[in-house]
Amino acid sequence: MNDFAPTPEADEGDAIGGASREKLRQFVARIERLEEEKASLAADIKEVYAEAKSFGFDTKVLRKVISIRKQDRHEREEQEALLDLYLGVVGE
Amino acid sequence: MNDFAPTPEADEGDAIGGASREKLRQFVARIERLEEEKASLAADIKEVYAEAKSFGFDTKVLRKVISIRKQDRHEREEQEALLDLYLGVVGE
Amino acid sequence: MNDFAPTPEADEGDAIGGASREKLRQFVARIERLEEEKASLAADIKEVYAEAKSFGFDTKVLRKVISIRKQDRHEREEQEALLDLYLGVVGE
Amino acid sequence: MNDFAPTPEADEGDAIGGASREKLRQFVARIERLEEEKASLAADIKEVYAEAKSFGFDTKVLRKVISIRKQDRHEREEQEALLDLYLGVVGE
DNA sequence: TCGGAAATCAAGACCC
DNA sequence: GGGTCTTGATTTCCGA
Repeated sequence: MNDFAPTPEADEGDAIGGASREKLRQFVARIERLEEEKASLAADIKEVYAEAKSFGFDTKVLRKVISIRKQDRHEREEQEALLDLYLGVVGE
Repeated sequence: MNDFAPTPEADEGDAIGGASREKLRQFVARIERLEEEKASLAADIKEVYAEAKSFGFDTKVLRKVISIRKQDRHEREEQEALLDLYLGVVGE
Repeated sequence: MNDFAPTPEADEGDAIGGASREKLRQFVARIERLEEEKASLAADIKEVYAEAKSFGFDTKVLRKVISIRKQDRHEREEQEALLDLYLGVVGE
Repeated sequence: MNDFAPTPEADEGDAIGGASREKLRQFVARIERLEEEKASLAADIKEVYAEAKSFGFDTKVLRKVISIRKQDRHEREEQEALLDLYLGVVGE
């Protein structure tokens, strides 16, 4: 079954059951709440860059720094994952 | 001068002054902190979609719903901006 | 191999085969032709705004009106897309 | 007077005269028509890039090529304008 | 897992 | 110079 309504129940005039409807409402609310916070953080980040710029820092370079550090972190995590893998193979 | 260091000060062996260096560190830390929170929220959102999916909801539809509601909000803001424009043009 | 040339062929002194070269030329020509027309239309639009202004209309308001109507159209399309999604999910 | 309505006429219940209203409608229609064509061309261009990609060309490089040629054209026009200026100064 | 499609985001151009 | 529009790049996400 490929319904949008998840629960199989008798139609009461709605294409989607009351329970599902409520559940859907909750999902939408949760997502929108999180999106809002995310947007707020994005705005904060922008502000920090602006402040840094007002201190004379080159935001382009600054962004590059952030990005490289992120990559480094990512690499380090991969290294660790690899190490874990090795250790696992050797036997704990 | 094309330095990354913002403040014009005598070189003391460093290409960037101690104060600026400290300030830079702080900016990087603040940005990374905020980015981290943002990434965390993005992960949360993804989770919610996954949960909704496990409840039988079609995530594609759900995403579309979220997107349309967002546009509605945006449109409402634009309408108000237009009204302000009208008032500004007619008034005074 | 990291060539710009798409087809793997023996080098005959050129880094890119004659056929590909010709094809590339055609793509560039087509794009530039379309870009030209687009620029021309942009100029036309600018003219219309100028004319409207000369008739006493506030171009800022006018632009906002155009923008809102565009959003309306877009939103309507999204609604239809959502409907199609619904139908696709429920139906079949 | 800073009205949006361009023509000073007695209010007939509308904030903007019938003639102006009609004129506005026409401006909106013209602009939207042109915008539509422009959007259509933009879509065409996108298609061409997609087609080029399907032929194995790197669209990023292709875009760069287009952009550089555009700059070249622009420079050449400036050179010519400069030449005209010179010639004008020397006297025809 | 890969590739393409889409959203996000900042940079640049351009006009007022 | 301020604001808007456009473009370009990056990232993200889903489906195959």
